[in-house]
Amino acid sequence: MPEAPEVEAVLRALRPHIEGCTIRDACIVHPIAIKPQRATEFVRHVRGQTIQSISRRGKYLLLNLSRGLLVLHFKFDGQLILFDRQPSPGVHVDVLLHLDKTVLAFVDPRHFGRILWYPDIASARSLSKLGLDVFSPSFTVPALAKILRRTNRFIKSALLDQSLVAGIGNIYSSEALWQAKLNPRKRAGRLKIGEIRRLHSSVVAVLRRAVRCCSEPPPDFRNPGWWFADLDKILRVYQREGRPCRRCGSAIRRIELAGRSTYFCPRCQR
DNA sequence: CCTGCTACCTGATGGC
DNA sequence: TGCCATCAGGTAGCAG
Repeated sequence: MPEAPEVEAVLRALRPHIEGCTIRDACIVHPIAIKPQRATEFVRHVRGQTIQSISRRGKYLLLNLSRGLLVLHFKFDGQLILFDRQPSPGVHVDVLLHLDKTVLAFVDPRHFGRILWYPDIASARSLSKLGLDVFSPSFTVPALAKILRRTNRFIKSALLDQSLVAGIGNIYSSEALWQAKLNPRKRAGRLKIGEIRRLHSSVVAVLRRAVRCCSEPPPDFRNPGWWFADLDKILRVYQREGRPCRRCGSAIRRIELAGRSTYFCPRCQR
């Protein structure tokens, strides 16, 4: 559940299940998920702690504990599942948090995701490097203009840089640029104010629509096979190489930018 | 400091 | 069917 809208949808749906619960015990099935931390330390730190609140920063999910916090990142495929007692067989569990009446499982067969404990938020280095959150009220046109002015990279690369703006990933960067009619290879620092205005409202609109799509139906943590349904229905360019642009009919192109697939319409994105 | 490249992992998919 | 190459919604760390 990679980008900010997916994490936001998870946060909203998960909150009633776990807020106020106490972590009775933790079980590290695959230590790689807490790397470079150590299982014994991890368990010692989280055992007995109450999950006071759940929050989000960029693509990170935060479980704020009575002492310290857990910082989760799902990378490509990481997932949360709730079980009544023990995980059902066949589910690739990395870490189990035994709560009062349920078991919260961090699941990631590819082992890219992480769940890390920190004594306080300032100790979480990855969080301190994050730029302005896309869902923050401070994410305004002037704020975006100021951020983009400092770099001359391709606008697509700048949007993906979490230290500039936090929460946009590979799908929604392509989507927002298509919506804003901006070529992904435009230089961030050379965008005109009108282009930045278009980009800003496109980012906001695309992400808001994504949150709605990811929340309806909400993630079903009780079903180990849950994933965001019908996401492709809201996508306008992503993974549409060769198919007609939904605005002008030209063939959508796929290029590599910053090592990532980038989709755009060569005719209406200038 | 800034930027681009690669490693990190496993599973799904498609061509031959 | 089997085998191999390619691709995947991300980030840290390192080299230039």
